[in-house]
Amino acid sequence: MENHEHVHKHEVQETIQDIVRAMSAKGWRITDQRKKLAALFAESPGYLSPKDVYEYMRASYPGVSFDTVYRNLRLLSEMGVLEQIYLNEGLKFRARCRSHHHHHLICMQCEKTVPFEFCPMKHMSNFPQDFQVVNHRFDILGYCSDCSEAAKSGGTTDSLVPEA
Amino acid sequence: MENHEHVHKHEVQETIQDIVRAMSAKGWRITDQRKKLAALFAESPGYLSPKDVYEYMRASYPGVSFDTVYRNLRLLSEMGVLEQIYLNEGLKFRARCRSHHHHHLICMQCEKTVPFEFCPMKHMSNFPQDFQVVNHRFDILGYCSDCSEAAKSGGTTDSLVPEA
DNA sequence: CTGGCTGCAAAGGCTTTGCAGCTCG
DNA sequence: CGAGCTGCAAAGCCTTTGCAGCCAG
Repeated sequence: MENHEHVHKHEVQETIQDIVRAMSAKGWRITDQRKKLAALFAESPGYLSPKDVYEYMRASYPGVSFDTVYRNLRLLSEMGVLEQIYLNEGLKFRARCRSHHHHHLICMQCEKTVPFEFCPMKHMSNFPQDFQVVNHRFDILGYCSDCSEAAKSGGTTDSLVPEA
Repeated sequence: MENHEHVHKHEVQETIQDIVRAMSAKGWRITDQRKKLAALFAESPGYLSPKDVYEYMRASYPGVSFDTVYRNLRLLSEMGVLEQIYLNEGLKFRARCRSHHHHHLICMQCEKTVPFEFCPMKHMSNFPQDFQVVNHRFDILGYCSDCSEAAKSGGTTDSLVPEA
């Protein structure tokens, strides 16, 4: 456990450094605020809304403004450091996984993610010849163990996974 | 070809009727505008933005307002007649496929869709036991034959499909 | 008839932009 | 120091809401 935490902290530090390096490489300034932002995304296990980010930043920088948060989210997204997804009626952000290609289970309640290795693209062939594939998205939505109890009372309007 | 078109028109009529019936079953009034809306989604091969819908409706009903378009899109979505997806920086709508479960190739340019049968959920097992799966999304993005020429000049900022 | 639908107008969120001053490098 | 970052304020979408009149059923 102790060792696991140590490893985790090490990875977080790595990720922070990666993000900071990426910004630096683009010639952007490394302000304290941006370091804090890098730390937030390195630590966060799931998706964050602009509001989440704003709240978090405000804890350290009471005068922070929403527009700066948006500006930096945008910049980091355009850099490819963050990835966006539309979830629970809003745009959310998380650090793009840089290790290798994979997909996620996403908790619809707390928006935490769990990676898994299966990629459907490896199992598909026979695309229409005239369709030029560029990208794909595959997410599995549901409730994590922490949230599945609470979820039994109220669900969403989205359709369930059909069996056939 | 002639026969194919005939079949297509027949299907469109079916879909319109389905949508109208669904509205009627919920006790909603079948106004001319809503019939037109049903026809639009029955005919449309891809995703439509609220603006697209507004433009189309305005052709027949010059006085139509954006709020009515939104109201009806919302109602039809809540009914499950339409499905929403976040695409090209905006929320889009299309008639939910009622036939059977499948996924789509989506053209990032014109937002047309092509269905295919492969569903990754049938090939997956070994979910973390404590994650309660509710839903999934799997879309393949790219360019259809009509758009792939134009796309060679300018792409998007999204990542390509990694090979590993 | 009458409850629901519509257009109008206005408000509400979320996000972006212009600007002046401050700060990193 | 100078370009870039920040906060402030304001504007710009996109979407929703309140209201009075109209229309389908």
